[in-house]
Amino acid sequence: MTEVDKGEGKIVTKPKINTMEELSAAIGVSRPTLSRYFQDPDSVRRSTGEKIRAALEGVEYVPNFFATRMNRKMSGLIGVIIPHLNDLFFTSLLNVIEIAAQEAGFTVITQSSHGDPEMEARAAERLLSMNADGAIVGPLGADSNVVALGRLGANLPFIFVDSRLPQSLPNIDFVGTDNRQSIGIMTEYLCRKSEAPVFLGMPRLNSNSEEREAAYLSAMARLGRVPRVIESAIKPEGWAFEAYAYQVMTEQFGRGHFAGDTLICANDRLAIGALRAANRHGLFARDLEPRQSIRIAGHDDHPLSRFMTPSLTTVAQDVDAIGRCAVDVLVRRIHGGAATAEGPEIRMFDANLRVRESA
Amino acid sequence: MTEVDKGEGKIVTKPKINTMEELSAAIGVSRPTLSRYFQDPDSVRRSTGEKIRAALEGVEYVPNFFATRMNRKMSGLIGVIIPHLNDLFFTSLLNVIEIAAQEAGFTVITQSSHGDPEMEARAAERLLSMNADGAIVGPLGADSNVVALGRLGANLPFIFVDSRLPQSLPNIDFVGTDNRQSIGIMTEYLCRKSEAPVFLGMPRLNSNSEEREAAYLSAMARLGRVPRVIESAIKPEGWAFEAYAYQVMTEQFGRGHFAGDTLICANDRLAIGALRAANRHGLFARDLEPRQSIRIAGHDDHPLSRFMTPSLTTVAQDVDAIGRCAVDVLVRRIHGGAATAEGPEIRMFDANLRVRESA
DNA sequence: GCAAAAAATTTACACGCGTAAAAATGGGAG
DNA sequence: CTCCCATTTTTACGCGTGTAAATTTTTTGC
Repeated sequence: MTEVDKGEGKIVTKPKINTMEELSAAIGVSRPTLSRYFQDPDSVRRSTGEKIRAALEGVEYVPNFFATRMNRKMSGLIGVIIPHLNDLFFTSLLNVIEIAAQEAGFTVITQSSHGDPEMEARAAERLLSMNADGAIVGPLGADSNVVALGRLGANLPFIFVDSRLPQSLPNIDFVGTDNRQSIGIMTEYLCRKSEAPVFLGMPRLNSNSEEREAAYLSAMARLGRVPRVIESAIKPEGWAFEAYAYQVMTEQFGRGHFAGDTLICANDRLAIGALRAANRHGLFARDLEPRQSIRIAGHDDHPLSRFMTPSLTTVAQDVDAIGRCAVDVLVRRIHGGAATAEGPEIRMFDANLRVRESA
Repeated sequence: MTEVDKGEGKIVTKPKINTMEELSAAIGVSRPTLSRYFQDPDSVRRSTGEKIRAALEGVEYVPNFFATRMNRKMSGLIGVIIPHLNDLFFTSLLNVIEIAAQEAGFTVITQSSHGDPEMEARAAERLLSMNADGAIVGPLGADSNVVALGRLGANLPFIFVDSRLPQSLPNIDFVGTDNRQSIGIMTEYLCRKSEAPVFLGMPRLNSNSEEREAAYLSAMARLGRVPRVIESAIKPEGWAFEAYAYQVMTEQFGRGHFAGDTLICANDRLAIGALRAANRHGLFARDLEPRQSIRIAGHDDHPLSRFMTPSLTTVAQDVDAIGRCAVDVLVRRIHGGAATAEGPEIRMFDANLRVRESA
């Protein structure tokens, strides 16, 4: 029994019912009928449905999660594995995916890899053991446990989001941003405004890391500019992008580099770190001449990038479209089957330039 | 069968085994023994354990998640409900909780309320239907569905983190920050540096919101200063704290307020928005005299607060201690039972002042 | 090498619900 | 009111594993 004061002073006491069997006895409807009702209220006669609905109002009962999924052809579960929780890009994506999955009638099981390949592997195993109907994976990248992900793919439909593993698992569907386009428009924009932007990449190698650098190089070549990629001996600690970029750029500024230059960062978290370093070196001071100042651009449109000072010029990934499309593609795979004949489905979305103050 | 190229060119092919029954037949150990082995490898004889371990190496098998939890007295699951994913404070906390829970031998099921009371209620119901051994809830606050949370508490041990519902659910354990202490040291620090800090609160009312404002007021009284709480007609949209603070403060600055003043924000996300507004109004300009400049302080030590410009002065919640303690208290409740005789267990941790540039 | 203790096996039932097949019931058309 | 078809009920089995009791096997102490 649960007793709750509903505010009007009334005490609501609903008898607690534990199994469908009990419920069946309590409202005079057979258990199989109840079972069908809970899976689809419209699968029973109108009058029966009303009867059940009414009885349910005065009773406390939730079907057992495990028992319901155990013996069903489809568990109705979608697993989502993201590399890290402390990253607003991934949490934004997760948000969209959860909403979209729910609309599609699925329940999402979220797992964070915590930046650790072993945890990523364990997450994949767990999804298998839960009979998940499918999975959406944002992989760690080069560190990913290919064996575990391969095993995942062998047993259920799954797709990559954000980043993929083109060399080791080339046949997996992918939904993400077209890095050539996104870095392309940014590079073009920056070249229009100044000389030649310099590229600061992500320390950990994943496909985005490689692709964005390659996209930068090819865009620069197309524009007839001389590319330069920052190289540093500084080793990143985990996924602390801001701190990494801050250190690298502080080192660069200390050597007197970058007065009047433009920096394009592989993502906003790097840009935020770079922005901080530049501010500390007075490279955004108002009284600076353009040729002494710096320009910094990011990538992703991180939720806080508009609140930086200066506000961060970036390209916005279409997180909403990516999340919805990921669920869409996965659900189609779940229902349609593995049409691997014509290769993996690669869906890449364009990003939109967000010109703000920093570049 | 899963085939994976392990890089050395070898193809590893493990026979897939679906049930414990099959596994039992395959390695010549009885199923009950296997069952005990999987629950605790040390509960079987050494030699048997080795035999199983060895056999497991050459085989692909994971015990079914549902079947294992269905008929056990304890499911080994801990549910965590957080109000919102797009908040690095909560994701940091979640990180700590997941690690600590895993160390304690539990598996974490994460659910986000997405800022919506209905989803919070559904999350609570789901945890019940999963036979979770306990739950850690970061409630929405005033919007929380008290009935759903009450039902949760009636059926399993659960505790609040970060914020609680003292009026409607006063008997639930709580682990969080001592707002009187945290706001207290910040207020004292600010009063030492300047005149009287003004308070900007959180729009949505939860216990932190109220407590921090009250703590501010009492600290000011103790220090013999005149308190002032900013009031605005602006309505917040969901949990977009930065945007809310930005709007409110832009309005304030537009009226010519705050030159030379000090602002203390109820959390860092508000402070980030306020910082941005202040920067746009040139209130942090280097050439400003102190009496024309502004000081802004936050609360939480948000992961990005050190990267703001100016870097944000704040008080650091001891996220690590809170997360670990939350798991600790919950696990004790799970094992020990509901010792509600002496009332709820309230664990509040001190915060540490982080003096940076902004105040 | 023996008895006692420890561990493994066998056997059986349980968990809560999905699901299929056959039998019974109900409602609506005429 | 009768007949037919749609629903519901009955009945029964299955999912994959936990778990208990009784039995057999192995290990340990001496």
